[in-house]
Amino acid sequence: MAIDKAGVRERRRHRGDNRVTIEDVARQAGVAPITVSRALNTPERVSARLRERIDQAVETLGYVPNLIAGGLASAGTRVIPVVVPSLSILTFIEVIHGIQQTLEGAGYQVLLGSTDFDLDREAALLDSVLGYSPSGVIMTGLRHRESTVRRLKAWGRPVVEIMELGESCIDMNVGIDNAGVGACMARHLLERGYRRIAFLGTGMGMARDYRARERYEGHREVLAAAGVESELLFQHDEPSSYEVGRQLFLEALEARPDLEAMHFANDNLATGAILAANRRGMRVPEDIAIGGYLGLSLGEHLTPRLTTVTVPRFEMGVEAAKLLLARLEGRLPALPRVDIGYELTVREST
Amino acid sequence: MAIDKAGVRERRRHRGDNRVTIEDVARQAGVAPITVSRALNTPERVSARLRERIDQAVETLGYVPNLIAGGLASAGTRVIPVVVPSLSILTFIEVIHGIQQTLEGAGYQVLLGSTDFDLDREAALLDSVLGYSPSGVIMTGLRHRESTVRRLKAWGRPVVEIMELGESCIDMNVGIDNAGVGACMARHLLERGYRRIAFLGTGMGMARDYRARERYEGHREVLAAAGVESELLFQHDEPSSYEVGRQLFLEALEARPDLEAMHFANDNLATGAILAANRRGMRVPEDIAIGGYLGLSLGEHLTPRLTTVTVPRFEMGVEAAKLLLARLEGRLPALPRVDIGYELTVREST
DNA sequence: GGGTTTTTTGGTAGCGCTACCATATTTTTC
DNA sequence: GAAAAATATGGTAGCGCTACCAAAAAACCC
Repeated sequence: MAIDKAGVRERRRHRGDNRVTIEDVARQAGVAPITVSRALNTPERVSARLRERIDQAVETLGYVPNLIAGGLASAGTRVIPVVVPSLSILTFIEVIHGIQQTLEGAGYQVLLGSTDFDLDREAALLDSVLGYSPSGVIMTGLRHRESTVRRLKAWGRPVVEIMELGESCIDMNVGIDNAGVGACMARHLLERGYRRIAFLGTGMGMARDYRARERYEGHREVLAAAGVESELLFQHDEPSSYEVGRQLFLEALEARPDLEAMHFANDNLATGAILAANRRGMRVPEDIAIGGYLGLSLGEHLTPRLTTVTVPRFEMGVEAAKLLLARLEGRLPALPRVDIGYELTVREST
Repeated sequence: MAIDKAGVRERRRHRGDNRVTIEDVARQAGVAPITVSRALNTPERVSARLRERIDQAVETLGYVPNLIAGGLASAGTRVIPVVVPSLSILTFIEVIHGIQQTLEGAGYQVLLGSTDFDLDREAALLDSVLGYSPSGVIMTGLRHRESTVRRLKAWGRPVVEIMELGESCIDMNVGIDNAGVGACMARHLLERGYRRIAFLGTGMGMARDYRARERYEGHREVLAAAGVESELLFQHDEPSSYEVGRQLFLEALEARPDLEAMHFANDNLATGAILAANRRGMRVPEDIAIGGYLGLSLGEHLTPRLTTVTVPRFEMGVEAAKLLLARLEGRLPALPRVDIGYELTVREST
């Protein structure tokens, strides 16, 4: 019997990985492995005496739990995949930062995925990350492949959709009202007395950043309601950048020298425009007014300082993570939909 | 016998998670589970006929492999933790982007961790992420707790240390020569004829971004060798930002009105300075020359355009990921140390 | 055609942990 | 102080997959 056991012991472990296991700790502490497991996961269910002895053994042996094994046994790995369209857009980074900080504090790890604005890639990526038995998932946007929605709904674990707001989310939703943002800036420009107002953006085809398009729709409706020319749209396909902002600015100026104001889809573009105006010696807002969206800190340092609609991006991430944690800890959040809001920041560029 | 088996079948699965397993696929295809495993992982070891039948079954059932189970069995989960000091510093984001893009293409997922420049947090975080049996790890910098180094060396899987360069890395190393960067800009400023040159940075205490300090050391040595006042250092403790750049600029101007050039620890600070100079109506470089480090695209759009030392950050990430993949695929990289290089980008601000 | 090599498939036994249930111990109750 | 309830610990059986070895089938060889 003993010999047999020793034989088994010898050929355990397919491979060299000689990590300290829960069994080693159990032996050291003179208890059963399951007791160690409990001491670690639900300490209140173990007597103080044993708990101490076990903690001691953990310390001595330098035991680090194998979360993979734990995950397999209990189906849940304290990993939260965060799926965003792009990692080269600062906005998403700031949101991820908020998520990461909040989750890491609670002992969860963020698994990063980017879809490049492609819903098929999103579906494939989701399949892949669900293979990690994550505890929950954070997705960008409310538009997904039908299969993606179906799979996540059937999955039965917390899902948060971020960035935009809508009535029919998969599970929970934290975001902002994009049309509202667009309308807000448009209204501001009208109030300032501007009438010939263009909207300038990037990637606004349905395939890519449709949230920018929603802002444009909001903008357009306000102008149309005011009886002002509302179809003035300049659009590039590349991702937003200072350079594209500069180009849009120059193109719009060329095409419509009579323009009074430019409403940019985001601060990156608007910044490129202001810097281009600076270089040409044009006066903002006297020659041309410029408004943005995001509230990047850079806006304050430009001359003139940029008028923008500020959204709390980091906080959006924090809020999404908090919702997820609440659900994971069994607390049913009263409001599974959080409007993170926005604020018109009026400065000198309009 | 059959009854016994059925009995077992009935109470399998502790919990409701009724995912399709490899066994379901095997049954559907009329083969053994291990054959399905092979068809998926090493297709060339399975006959074309079976492979097709299995692919068919996978398709039909919508099977998605449980990577956790696979990871437990084979000790390796196609996860690569990337540990960086901060997610609010654009540089790291760009590196992560390069890493993520490269790894995702090869079927690996990035697990994100940030240490807030704290080596103890780094050690704890490492313990935690090693619990996921990752296939490899990417760490920032060459300075770690001794225990961290020991653990990673004993671990035996690929480790890449990024951002800086040194003789004694844990396993592989991709980075740049920080002292060289600092020296490069200092030399440029001297060549331009400037003599009263200050270095301005943030978080340069040993505890935080010691890489900035290395750049300063490089700068200082060049000035000292040229017999020029070399101890001119202005320093803040908060993280770099446009705002801090502005403040450092104004402070330095106040403290030393005779300054001819400012060498900033990075482009964020330098940008804040140029924008501050713009606002005050100061001429750059006539009144004061300004140099940076990084090569952010914003630098091109400022007036004057920013002279800087450009480092290929995205490419650094790509290179780190490639090294890791090479090792994971069994190819021993000839050069486990890659100097990613830098380039002096001379524009009008100096 | 029998033997040898090579290729293809399958059986078994874990990977390290935790859910579930059973047993032992302590505390409470009347 | 015995019975009942509550608490503390342990045993067993997987979670779903793959490493390892064995067996079967196919290809090759003289």
